[in-house]
Amino acid sequence: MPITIADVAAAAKVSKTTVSRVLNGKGELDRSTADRVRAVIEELGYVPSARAVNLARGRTRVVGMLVPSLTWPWMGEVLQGAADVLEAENYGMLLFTCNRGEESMRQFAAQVAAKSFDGLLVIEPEGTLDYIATLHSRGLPMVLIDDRDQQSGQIPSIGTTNHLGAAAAARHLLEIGRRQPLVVTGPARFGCTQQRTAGFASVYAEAGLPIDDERIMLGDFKVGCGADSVRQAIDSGLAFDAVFCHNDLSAFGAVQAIQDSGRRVPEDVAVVGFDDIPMAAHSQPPLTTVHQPMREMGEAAARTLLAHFEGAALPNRPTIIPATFTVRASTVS
Amino acid sequence: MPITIADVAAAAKVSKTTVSRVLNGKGELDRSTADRVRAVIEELGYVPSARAVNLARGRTRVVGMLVPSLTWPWMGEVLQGAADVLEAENYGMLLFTCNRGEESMRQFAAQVAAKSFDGLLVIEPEGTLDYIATLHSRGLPMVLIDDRDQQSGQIPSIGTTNHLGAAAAARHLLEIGRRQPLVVTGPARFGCTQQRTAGFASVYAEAGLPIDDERIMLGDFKVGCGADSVRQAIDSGLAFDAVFCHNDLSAFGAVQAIQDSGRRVPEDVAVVGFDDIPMAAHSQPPLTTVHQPMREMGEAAARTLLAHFEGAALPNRPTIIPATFTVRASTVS
DNA sequence: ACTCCTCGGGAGAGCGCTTTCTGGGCAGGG
DNA sequence: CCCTGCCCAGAAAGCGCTCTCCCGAGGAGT
Repeated sequence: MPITIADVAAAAKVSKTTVSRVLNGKGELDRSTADRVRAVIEELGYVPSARAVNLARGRTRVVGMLVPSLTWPWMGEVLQGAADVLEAENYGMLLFTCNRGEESMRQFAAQVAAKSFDGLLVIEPEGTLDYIATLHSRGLPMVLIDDRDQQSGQIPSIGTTNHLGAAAAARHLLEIGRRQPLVVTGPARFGCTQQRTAGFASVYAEAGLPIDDERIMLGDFKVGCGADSVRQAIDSGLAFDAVFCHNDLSAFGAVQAIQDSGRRVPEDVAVVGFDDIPMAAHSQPPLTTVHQPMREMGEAAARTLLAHFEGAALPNRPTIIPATFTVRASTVS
Repeated sequence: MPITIADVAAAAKVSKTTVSRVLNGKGELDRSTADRVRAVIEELGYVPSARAVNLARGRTRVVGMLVPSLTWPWMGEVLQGAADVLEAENYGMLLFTCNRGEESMRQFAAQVAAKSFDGLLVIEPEGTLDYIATLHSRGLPMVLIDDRDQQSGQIPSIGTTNHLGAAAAARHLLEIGRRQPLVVTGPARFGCTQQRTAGFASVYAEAGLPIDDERIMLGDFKVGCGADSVRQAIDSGLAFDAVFCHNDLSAFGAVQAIQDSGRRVPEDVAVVGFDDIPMAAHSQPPLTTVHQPMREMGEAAARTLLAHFEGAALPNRPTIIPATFTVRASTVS
């Protein structure tokens, strides 16, 4: 049988109360008593049962993390960022994915209701914003890691600069003399798609080179759409000397289709991605891309939530961590 | 205030015992009583507190997952595999990484001692095997996801076929007429490195083409080592028509260095990787590689652990899920 | 000498469940 | 008619902590 606080109390000839006080550093304790208790704890190798502490305190020192998928290229970075902060503060991370759709969300909801965790970090699975908002309004502390630049209303969130990031990409392409860019977007319903499209287009427009609608191809963030868009442009005889993709995966697809067509990257066509997933630096050629600070966003989200547990108010304006621009060989040789 | 079992009991005019029985389907209950209680539960939206249930039952319905890092390319797959199984069985996953070295492990140890979870899935962080073995011998149910083909003694584990996988790669290269392969290994201390080297070498040896030691270059599983090894071979005038890398990342590096030297992949040099990380299918050229079933390993590990909770014995022989071989354009055009 | 504090520490009531033990009806058997 | 058993269901004792009271002793103040 595992030893309990009562065993320690008995061995140290004090009450459970005193042991608890030593454990939590509360109340006035005689130096020698405290030392004696500590010695016994050490000797017995006593560790308070998390289960009992959770019940008694009404908190779990665990935060939930809800993500749509664990296999997205940048997900590991976000998780690592959040995990680092949580672990450093001695919090646990309970992971939930939504791989099984409705059923997943139902089970997640049950965990929420059962108060399995004190707060939530969430990368919103598509279509669950209403539900998430409901949880928030019911008082579940949460921070949204907003990868899609959605309007999340009053939910505290961490975002990045999609508009500025895309603008930086446009400026870079203009600087290297590319005047006929193609744009491969993400899904139209995402805020980030709109922001990136707008940011990119505005710079070209300001330069007196507005981008035709036919140069903006609707994508889906997958590899295939990048390749398809490029092929389609070629087939329709559209001339282009650059491709700006709304994420790195589609940029990889674009590079592939460009090279398949006998064109060179970057000499004939420069390619810029978005995200800066770990592979971007190692693709062939290495990909120039807008770096989204996923890890920092994970860290910031975790820190914000923990600060709230300490009494800080949750910010009602999104926290924005700027995206940066990374130049690699897919645009300059 | 959240509603408790007592509220339900009062509203249904029964005892807490009866409510508990309805909740857990234990004991003989009168149909009408049970229905009445269920109706009240529904009406009040009552969900038992996980914290209280955990304490009372002495179990948490949570399994810990310890991993060295969340940013490794194949980690997402393992996690997703494990998460899918756990969630389907209504278990939670508490995630631990070891990003902060000693300190991380200390905190992890505290969680173990505090019995924060019922069992553990672990991808062994290097150098912690002894500690993990200690936990196992102390009775913590666990399953090791053995990515390095280590000898884990009596710890139940899930592994794959490193020797056979590498042999398949060798056979493929022989079939396409490559007689002068280079091998870029993983760290020498890993079991998988030894297995992969042996499996690959044995096939070439059987074919009457034993591989010189100078053709086997020590790598470290990073992109750089693949490039370095290739450059080194070129500099030293070593002729080669194929490169077998012990993981995909180093294969990417190798491809890069080969192309930089003006050689073509696969025409001049065929490249084979190991792992089949998600990017392998999308690299330029797509990478022929040994597919490690990481997701299936994650699933199997979770299933094995859960089966043990249901009373099944943990297997004392490693469960092996075979690696498969995937041919792509880096070896055949 | 008496009251008032302060300080150290104990008793015990929760926290919200599960589970064992107990017991009241009621039908069937002797 | 009484005893056995079987169904149901309640009382209450945990599970292992935290935390609010409360108390006794010793020192300061008057």
